[in-house]
This record gives sequence, structure tokens and C-alpha cells, in this order.
Amino acid sequence: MSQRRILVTSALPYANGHIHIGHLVEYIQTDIWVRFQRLRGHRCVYICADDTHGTAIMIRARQEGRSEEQVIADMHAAHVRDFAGFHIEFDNYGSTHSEENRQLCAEIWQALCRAGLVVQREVSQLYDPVAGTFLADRFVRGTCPRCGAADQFGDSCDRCGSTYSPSELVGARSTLSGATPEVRAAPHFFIQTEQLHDFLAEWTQSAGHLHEDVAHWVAAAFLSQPLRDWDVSRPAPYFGFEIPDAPGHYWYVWFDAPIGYIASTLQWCRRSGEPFDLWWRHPETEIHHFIGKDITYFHTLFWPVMLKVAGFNLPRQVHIHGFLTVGGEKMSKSKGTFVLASTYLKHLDPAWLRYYYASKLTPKLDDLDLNLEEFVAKVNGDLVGKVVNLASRTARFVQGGTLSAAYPEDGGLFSQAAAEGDAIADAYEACDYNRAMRLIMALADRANRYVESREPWTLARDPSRAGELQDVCTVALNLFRQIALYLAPVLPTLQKQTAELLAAPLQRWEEAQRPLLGTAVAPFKHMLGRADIKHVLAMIEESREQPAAASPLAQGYGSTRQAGSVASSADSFAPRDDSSAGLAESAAPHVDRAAPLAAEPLEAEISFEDFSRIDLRVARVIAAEDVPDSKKLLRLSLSLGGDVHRTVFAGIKGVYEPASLVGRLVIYAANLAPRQMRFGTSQGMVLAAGPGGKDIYLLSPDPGAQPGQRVH
RNA sequence: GGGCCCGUAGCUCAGCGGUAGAGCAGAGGACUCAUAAUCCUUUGGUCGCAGGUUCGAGUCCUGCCGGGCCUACCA
Repeated sequence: MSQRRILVTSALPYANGHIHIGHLVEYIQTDIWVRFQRLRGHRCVYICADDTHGTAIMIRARQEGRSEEQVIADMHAAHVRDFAGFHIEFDNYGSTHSEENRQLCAEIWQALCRAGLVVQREVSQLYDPVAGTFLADRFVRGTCPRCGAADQFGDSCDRCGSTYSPSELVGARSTLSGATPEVRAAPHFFIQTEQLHDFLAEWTQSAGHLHEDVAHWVAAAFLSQPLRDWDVSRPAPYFGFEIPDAPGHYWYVWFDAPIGYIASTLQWCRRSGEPFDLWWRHPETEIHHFIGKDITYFHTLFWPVMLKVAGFNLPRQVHIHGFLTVGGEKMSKSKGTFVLASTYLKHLDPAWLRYYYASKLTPKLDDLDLNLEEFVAKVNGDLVGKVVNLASRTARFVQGGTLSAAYPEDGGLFSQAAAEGDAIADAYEACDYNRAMRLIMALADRANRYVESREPWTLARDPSRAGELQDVCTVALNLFRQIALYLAPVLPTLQKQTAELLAAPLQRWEEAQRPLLGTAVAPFKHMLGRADIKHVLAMIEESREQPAAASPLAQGYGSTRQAGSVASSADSFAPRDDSSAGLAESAAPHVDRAAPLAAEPLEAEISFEDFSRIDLRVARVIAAEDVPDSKKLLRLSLSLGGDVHRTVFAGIKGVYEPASLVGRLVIYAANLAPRQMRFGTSQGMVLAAGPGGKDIYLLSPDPGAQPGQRVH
């Protein structure tokens, strides 16, 4: 096969946060692919950078009282350190806040202007007069204009799901300064991607550029209609690059971020004397982007337009992966599953995560689940039990000696495994690492079976059969070496260890085709430790974030206080509230878990007057029925005594049988504003405890309470 | 409201028109070289539900149910 020239990128991590195990799916996936390509003898360069611009960084710098440059420099160092810890090796790890990027942005901008794709229009946006900045939707909070839910973001309500513009929010305020935002108009620059509609239709649908699911989605979601103009500028103040000839206007962070791929390449070229045009303006160079599914449309619509217009190489392929879940759920800070890369490294071996992710990754967009028990089982069962064990159980018999000079009869095992090389390579090439790992583990199974059948431990007891023993170990170690080579993209450390053990380099895929003979066998050294669930759980514990410091109570949560955090002293764990303290002492046998409180920390203090505004009543359920079109709702009729009835919708379907509710007493929030729902109007709500889902527990008064009585 | 993806053994998944598969877990046995590793045997599924196309359907088509994601006067 002729040597390919390949440039690979991973998405640029944002400089506003640390690398976590969710990020690592992508960087490990990419790093494996890059290592695989090099092993195959191709020229392959891995480029990445920090994404540093935008409002969030600006705000953070203000809050921390330092410059944006200081913020991003610190984060850059942290990112580089975390990646290195997981054996992720870039040829260049740059920053979008670089001179190279500024120049390239200007160059591409100019090309877009020349092509007549840039237009200017007024955009009205909320403006914070105190902070002196325009506000992105997420920096505005207020009361939902539809359902009246308090403290909602500027773009949509997470209570009733309605969407609206930030200016519709009732009592809107800026989360930056608390000021009331005002509407201000400012000119913005837009790119008319519609002009390249035909090009995009062709490029996104031509075979190989995108996974077919993605191509499908892009076609249906975007290309079936005229493309909207893309807003690519922001008015000052903004942390980014000012647009040439447009003072006071900055490129939007998503404009300069992908250009960072090119800028970082340019840095690498300048440092290593590579001709830049060979990498970004050459028909034979393959550009491969690895991204998460959340940023698909930036990379499949806007980005190709920018490259096309400015005359750069288009991506050969955009590889898209799904999100990480842990235990089947989104990563959660309160559950401790939001694990930072640095925290992982304190407790566990990076090779384990590389292998686990590899074993789960496919070319599809499915989310990938990290199941902690499976993680331990896979690492121990596959890597330690099957692979490393192969060397561990045979190398000792020949250490200090050499492998046999001629390759012994092995029943065709070596040539079979050599022949598998192509299938394994195809799987790596297609990013079907799951399949690759499966094929490799099957080889390990076969090799262990061989060892089992030849019983080297029996041969070792009989000095007259030393030659036979050497032969058996020669076969086993050669099979092991093939496996280590096939696993090398995933486990670079094992690759090095194997080269040392057998005193022969292990750097090219073809080395799996010829057995190694006559070389010295070094004393066997431990290659990979076993994973222990205790250490995994310790990592989870350390990752479990204390709830925001809402109260002394919340701060005292459990024993999971993070080192270095401003933890309260241990004595604050005891409730200070008089009444509950008394109860707690008399009920000493109860040991209640800390998790529920941690999951929903205490709210800010309110006055008695605030509390008394909520009119809670005892009510009797007089009818309950299923709402057929709804997933969660039951329709309840409540009696407040006499002939006062109310209808409420309660999200307890599947938790309570409607029939079982009729007749019972509940606690009812009576003066809550009515809420219009798809199935009718809900007049208030019934009170229940629990986080939701199936964990819902209706409140009841003690016997004797009468419907209509107020709860004080 | 619309769109996309997914729903195969307890778990993670492969198979995508021709007699239901793998790994792990479970059960029984063997071995003792090895990081309580390995090997053999074995239990286990009306392939979400209902129709249709076909000589034949996890595999193609339609509808429905369930899960996830995306997007909302629009695909």
C-alpha cells in the first residue's frame, strides 16, 4: 500500500473547563486511530488546540480578577498535562488565541467577503448596562412568560418547555451583574451559506465524507430548505479577534475555533520545517476530523463552506461519536460520575480506560456507556487474564535464554493470526474498535488454549525436554507479540514492554507476519495491574461534588469533602435547626443516607412572610384518571370540602395507580398560578417528595386532618 | 409538533433475506505455569408488539409501543 498523508484533528476543548472522562472518549478514539495509521507506515499528523475565545472566558476572567490570557494559559497547561497522562500525543497542541489563527481568520474572512457571502444586519439583543456587555441567552434569567416558573434561562423554560426570546422573560435580570437588561440593537455580520447550497448538498452526500446517518440527518434537517445566514460576529466587548476594517466587531468564537485546526498545523509546520501547503492545500492530503455529535453542523455545513471558499482542503472524513454515559445516565457531579481526567489518574491506570473505550467504540453515533463493574471485568478478564497472562505464564520458563532458532510447528496458529491482521486493520481504519478488540481477544483465547494443551509447566519439570519447552514458549510468546502489536494503537505501554521483553522493536504492522526467532528473552516484568472496584469507587467518591454552598448543612455532606475545597469544619454536619436536632437524637437508630440532600441542596433562606404566601391545604382525591396521551400525568380532582373542587395534573403516572388514590388525603398547593397544559389547565399541584422518575412519594397529613384545612 | 437513531440471552453487543451468535455473568468439571489467571462442558432468547412482501424475515415494507438525541410557526 502506498503511503498516505493524513492530518487528523480532535475537536478543540474549551478553555473554560478541565478535561473529563467524557472528553476522553474523543481524544482516545482519535489517538488510537493516529497510532494505528503510523503503525501501518502512513504519514499521520495529530493536531489539536485549545478553544479560547468567547463570552464565557471573558466573564470568568472578570470574576477571577485576571486577564483572559492568564486564564487560558493556565488551562492550556492543565489540558496538555491531562492528555499526556492518558498517552494522547499531539504533534502540535496550539491555541485559537495565536497570531497564526488571527492571520488565517483574516485570510478566510477576506475570501468570504470577496466571494460576496458576507452581509451586515442589525440584531437586537439584551444588553447588560452594568457589565457593559451583550448577554447570551444563558446569561439571562427570569420568570417564564408562559407558565410563570421562576428563574428560567433566556431561551426556554425547563418547566413547561416553551421557548421564547429573552426579551419576553418577566423580571429578566443579568446573571453577571443582576441588572435589568435592556434591548439594544447592534450590527452583526452574517455568512450566507445558502449561496453554497449546491456544493453542500453534493459534499455532504458524497460517499465517505460522513456516516450515512449523519448525511441523512443533514439532508433532512438543513439542506431540504434554504440555509439560514450564519451570524459570525459579536459586538465589543468580546474576548476574541477584532475583525479587520470593522472596529468594535469580533469574530464569533465558532468562526475562529475550527480555523484553529489550520492555525495549529501552521505552528507545527513552522516549527518542524514542513511545507504548509502540503498539508492544507494538496489534493492527496487526507484531513480527518473527529468530533462529538453535538457539534456536527458546524463541521458539516459552515466549516466546509469556509474551507471551500478560501481554497483549503476539504475534510476527507468527519468521524462523529456519541456522548459518554456512566451507568446508563448522564455524567453527574452530584453522583460523582463527572470524573476529571486528573482525578481518574490519581486512582486508576490510563491504559484501562483506553482499552475499555476501545472495546466500546463503533463507527456509529450511539452513546457509549461506562459501566463501572463492566469496566473492572473487561480490564481484568481481557487484558490481564487473557493477554498479559499469556506472557506471564510462559516467559518465565525461558527468561535469560532465547527463543528457538526455527519456528516450531504450532498447528497454524501464527499464520492464522497473521492472516487476521487485515481484518483487524480494516476494523481500526473504520473506527470499529469494538470489532477490532473482539478479533484480537479471539486470538488471545486461541493462544491460551495452545498453552493449556502443551502444558509447559509439565515440560519444565523434565530437563530432557528443555528444547520442547523452548518451542512451546517460542510459539506462545510469538502469539503474544502479535496480539501486543495489534493492541499497540490502544496500549502503547504494552507495545514498549513487549519490545523490551523480547529484545526486538515492535513498530510496524507487518511485524505480525513473521515470527521472532532466536532473540533473548528478558526477565518477565509485571506489565499491567488489575483493576479493583474499590479504587474505582474511591475515584467516584472523590469526584462527587458537594452541592453548591447553600447552607452549612449542605456543606457538611457525608465524608466526600474534596481535598482542597473550602470545606466547613466537621461539626457543621450536625443539623443546627433546633426542632430537627431534637428529633434526630431521639431517633438515633435511623441511619439516613446523605445522598438525597446532596442531590437537591437546601434553598436560600426565606422569611416567614415568604413562606406564608404559599397556601397549602389538605385536600381529598375524589377522582383520579389516566391522561392517555401523556407519559407522566394523571388528572386528579380534589375536594377542599363543601363543593369546592379543583383539577390538577400530577406527574405520578406509573408510580401510583389512579384507583388507589381515590379517597386519600393529600397536601395541595392551592394558590399556585394555574398552568395551561396540553390536556387542560392544572389548578395548583399536589405535594410529593423524591427526585422524580419512580421515586415519588405523595405527602399525607396524619389522620384527623380535614379537607380544606390550611397547612401552617 | 416535526425529524433521526435505537429496541436480539441477566449485562454489553454482533448478525441485516436462507437452520438464532460472541464476550461477560450463572451452573458443573479440569488444571495449578500465571497478576484468585487458564481450559473444557453447560443453562439461557416466541430477535419490542401487530400486520404485510417473500418459497423463506432479527434481516425488507407499514403501523404501534418503549428509550435516546436533535429541532422547533421549519426539515
